[in-house]
Amino acid sequence: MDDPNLSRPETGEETSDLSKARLRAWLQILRVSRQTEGELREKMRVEYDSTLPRFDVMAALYRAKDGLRMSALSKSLMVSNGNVTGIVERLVNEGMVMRVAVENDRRALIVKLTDEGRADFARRALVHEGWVSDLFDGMNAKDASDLIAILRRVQSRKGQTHD
Amino acid sequence: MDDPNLSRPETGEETSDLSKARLRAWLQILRVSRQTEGELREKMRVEYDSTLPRFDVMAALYRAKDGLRMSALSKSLMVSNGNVTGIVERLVNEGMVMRVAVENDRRALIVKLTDEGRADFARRALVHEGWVSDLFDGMNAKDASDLIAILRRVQSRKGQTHD
DNA sequence: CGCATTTGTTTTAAACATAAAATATTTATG
DNA sequence: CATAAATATTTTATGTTTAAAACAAATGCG
Repeated sequence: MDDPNLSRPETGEETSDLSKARLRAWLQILRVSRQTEGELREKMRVEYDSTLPRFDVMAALYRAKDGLRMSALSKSLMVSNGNVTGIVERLVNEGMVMRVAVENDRRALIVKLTDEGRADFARRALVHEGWVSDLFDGMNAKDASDLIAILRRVQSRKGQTHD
Repeated sequence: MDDPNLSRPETGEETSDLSKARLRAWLQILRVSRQTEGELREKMRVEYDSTLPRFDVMAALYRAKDGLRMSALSKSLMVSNGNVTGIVERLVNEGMVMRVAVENDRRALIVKLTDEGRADFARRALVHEGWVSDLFDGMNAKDASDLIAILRRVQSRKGQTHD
């Protein structure tokens, strides 16, 4: 079922070529990710006086036409529960998002886009796609699908019960 | 001075297949990046009662044996200047890092690892590489070099003088 | 020299982010 | 039914992050 040496150096001192290659790959992902996020954040700030986290929340709510519970929202964004509270709070103040009580469960809340929020996001999403495409203009169609395939293989490992 | 149609779809409505593929690639990068960072953060917290940003600072200082100026450090990490101030402050309190005055320039500071910080980081870096390798165990050597090559092409576009 | 500009860093204000505790509500169980 | 356990969310404490302002020191220039 499991081999304790599977991807661990024997001595605990040295590390394999493969593990070094994976580390380099990870650092490169991190570099591109930070760089890209930084440029997108700047554009979001300048063009819309808004932020990436708010855009991400709106994107998730745009896909879920009937809205999402707070917990479903934070799970979908892979951020903590408490985090989403503040971001939604700001979006509510901006009139982009509204909170709706859930029938039969007074603990829960459904969060959804307002009509204005939906219209705004639809416009912004197109522009955002253009920004990403511009930032990634060294990437052709094959690169994109190769990269997605590789990252899917990395990702598939996860969400398993560890141990 | 500026052309509003520069790299924008003609109609402002539709977007190309390539731009959609690039967007998907970016979202996948973001997903893997967040997931991996989250798992590494958790391990860093549990195993070392520390954080990724502190690890990153120590990594940069480990490579630069004679230390770095604050500005060089923040540039190398691609984070803002003010950010590094607080992280270094905590590392100084933990005894991992020390600040040294710069000859002939009383504005600047050199930050470097203490002996303890250097020894600590050397140990942690090996463990960290093992964590990354385990998280990326769906990635073989070819995947790693392919991915790095693709991301380098994306990255090469940047750092140009914008405008 | 005197002073404007630039450079290196920190401080500040606001937002984001997590983990853990607190709160409120629902569900399960004796 | 009473209450223990589980669930959904917010609050709190701490830390990270940025942009912009403030500060200090060095440099350039008349």
